[in-house]
Order: sequence, then structure tokens, then C-alpha cells
Amino acid sequence: MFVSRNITRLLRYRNSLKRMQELGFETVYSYNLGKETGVSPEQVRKDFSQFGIKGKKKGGYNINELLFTISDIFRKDELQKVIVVGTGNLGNAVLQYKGFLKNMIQIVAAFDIDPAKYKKKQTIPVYPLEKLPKICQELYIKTAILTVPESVAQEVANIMIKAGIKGILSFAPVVLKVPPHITIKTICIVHELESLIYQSVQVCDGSD
Amino acid sequence: MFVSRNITRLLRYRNSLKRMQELGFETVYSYNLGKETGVSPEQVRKDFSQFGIKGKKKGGYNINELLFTISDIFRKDELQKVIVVGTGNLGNAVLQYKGFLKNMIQIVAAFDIDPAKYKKKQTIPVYPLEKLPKICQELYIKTAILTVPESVAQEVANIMIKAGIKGILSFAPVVLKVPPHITIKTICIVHELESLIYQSVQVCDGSD
DNA sequence: AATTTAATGTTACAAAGTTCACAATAAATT
DNA sequence: AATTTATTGTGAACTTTGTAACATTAAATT
Repeated sequence: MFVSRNITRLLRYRNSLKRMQELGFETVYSYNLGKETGVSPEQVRKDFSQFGIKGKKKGGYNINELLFTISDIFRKDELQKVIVVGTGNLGNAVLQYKGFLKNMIQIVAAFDIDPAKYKKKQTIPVYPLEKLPKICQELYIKTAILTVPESVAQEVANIMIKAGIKGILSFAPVVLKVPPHITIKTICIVHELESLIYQSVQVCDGSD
Repeated sequence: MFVSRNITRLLRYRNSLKRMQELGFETVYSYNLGKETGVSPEQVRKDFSQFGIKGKKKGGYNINELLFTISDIFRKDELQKVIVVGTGNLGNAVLQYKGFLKNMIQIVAAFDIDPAKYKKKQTIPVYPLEKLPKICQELYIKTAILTVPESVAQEVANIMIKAGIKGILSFAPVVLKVPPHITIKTICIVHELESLIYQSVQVCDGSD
């Protein structure tokens, strides 16, 4: 019912709403929020309506209430545990990123095949890949960030799925083949960049 | 006319086609390629037809020809120069990623405000932000990867646009406000992860 | 040479997503 | 208290995207 597109916008709204809240605002109109997030006011209202969020005619929406409801939709009452598999450059960047916790996401462990990377004493320990099943089962981990090279992505994904992982955020530029109950999101930086170049060149051609 | 979605699929096709080529295959059918990329065969044919790519009835598509045509669409005859702005963890991961060159993308310079990061002698030099306009103009750079903190993303984007940048791949979780002739793509890792968790939890609720 | 087959290419249909238009209503104004 | 105004909420129209059906054609088979 609620598709990825709506969810993405909801997360964008949340971001803007947080900023507004920090600035001391208490209410927001669909028009303001739309302008801030690049969405039409009608779309904002429709999204809110779809998620059961009510505003006041002429009074707009209460920011605290909105944030509370959005948090609720995303089950932000409990910390969501995630692992990182593959501790190359990108994996490390993800590990060191500080922005997860304030969104109730905690990276609890990382895994790699390279023994040189194992470090149990760190804030986030790095384990050998073989330990993945055991640790995932012990800690009830259902979500993983996959930052291994393209050539082993499918293989590693299979291991993760066998270990009970239900959702994978993959950075490998391949279409992972997984059973239907597994959710995959792929971020392919090179493709995004290429598609950006394609689009911006198109635009330039017309104008200058 | 050609929208982002098609472009994305075309890039996925290319990836699979390259692998097939390396394995020694010469032709491919819409059915094979669709299976490999998670796209319906009809969609594959429609995409190709839209981009003016012709196959042979009963004979499928010639892989070399396909790859040549796709390269042509993406103007891969010339190296596309890109800069990275912000050399934190993520910026560095991007700088060190080896996969750009084989897609005819070259990161020619990086920029940061932190003087400790300046390193001219590296393969990819890191310059102070103030040098951005000069270098962009000298090297005719039109595309940038933005990996600065959210709080300064808009400000830095403005500087880049003033320096002639036409396309920005941003990793900051904000909607950048830019003039209409500028193309923006935003990759928000936290949002992707949150949306993944939302979706995979939904799925799990039903099944186990 | 005629027929069958297995693929492409395209047209029609369906679904999803977005925008538009406007009714409903709470607050503000007179 | 009546009227105006500003905003939400939603049903309908439109647009985009994807799917299905089928006509077309080149190769293979008989």
C-alpha cells in the first residue's frame, strides 16, 4: 500500500520539520513544507492524509505532532540494529558516519574476509565473515549494509540471507537475486553519477 | 524525453552486458537480459526501441553493438571530469574508489575547507575551497560530487554553481535550492536505510 | 518452397502517481 | 452574528510508467 516514493518524501518532510522545530516553529502549512522539500503543497497534504495525519483547517499542522507521528510510522521507539558487511573505503565511511544514531539506527558490528581488518576492541567491532550467522542470530539483526566488491556481492548476500537478514542496502552495481521475502535497496554511486552527467549535459546542450 | 528511470535501466543493462561480453557471449535476448537485470523482457525491448537500438527478429541483440550504442548515448568517447567537494570519510571513500575510470569518469580534484586536508602532491590533489572557481573554469568542469556536512551543503552548492558547475551529486540529506538549469541528484544513505527498514519490517510482519 | 518457430517491435490497456479543482471548515474580520 | 479569508482534505482528471497482447519477421524445419 505505502510505496517507496511516499516513504522517501515522508523522510524528507521529517528532516525539514526537525530543522523547523529547532528554529522554534510550532506549526507548518503544506505550502511551507512543500517549498522546503521541493514537493507540491497538494502532494504534502495527500501524503499526510494517506498516513492518517490530520491538520487543522486554516491552522496548518502541528510540528511536534507531525514528528511524533512520523517517528511512530518508522517505529523509532526502539533502536534498529544494523551490520556493515565489507570494510573497504565505503564500508569504513559508513561505519564512521555519526548520523545514524540520531535516527535510532545503530551499527552494531562489521564483517570482512580480510583478517587484517579484524578489530574486536573498537566501538564497532569488525569480525571475520564466518561469524556473521552466529552474531546476527544472537543479536536478532535483520538489516545489513553491503559494501563488498561487485564480484562477491551475490555470494555474500546469500550468506546474509541464510543468517536471517531480511533487508539489504547494497552498494554493489549488480541486481542481487534474492527470494521474495527479502527486501533489497541498491545505491549505485557510479550509475547515479553517470545518469547525472547524462541529464546535465542534455540540459546544457539546449541552453549554452 | 528520456527520463531518469530509463537511463538507470540502461546503465543496468550495460553492466550485465559487460559481464556477458567478458564471458564470451555475442548475442543476448530481451528475455536473458531482463532476467539478469530484474526487468521484464517487454520493458527491455521498449527501452531499446526508445533509444533507437535495433535487434534481429529471432536473432536477439548483438552485445558489442549494444554496448557501443549505449556508450554512445552516454558520450563515453571522452573522459568526463568530476570534482569532489568535502573530503571527510565519505568524500575520501569516493576519491579512493577505483571504478570510475573504467566508466570514463575521472575525478580530477577535491576541495575542502580544512587546511589539514590540503595535499597537492597526491594523485588527486586536495585544494582549499577558495580555489574551486579558478580550477573549475580552467579545467572546464561541469560536474561535482558534494560530500560536505548537511549544515553547509547549500552554501557550498551556491559556490559551485557560481563557478559553473551544472550537475551536482549530493550526499547531504537536504533539498538543495538551485536555479532550473542546474541538475541535482541526491543520495541520502540514512533515508535509504530507514526506508529499507520500514519496508522489510512491513514484509516480516506478515510472514514471521 | 511452404510451414513452423522464436524472437523483436509496437499498439492498446492498466496501474500508479501527480496535479487540479473545489468543497469543507476553522479562524479572523467586520 | 454574519462575512470573509486561509487553509485543509479529497474526488476527478491527467500524466507517466509499466504490462500484456499481438502483429511482424527472420531463421529453422519440413
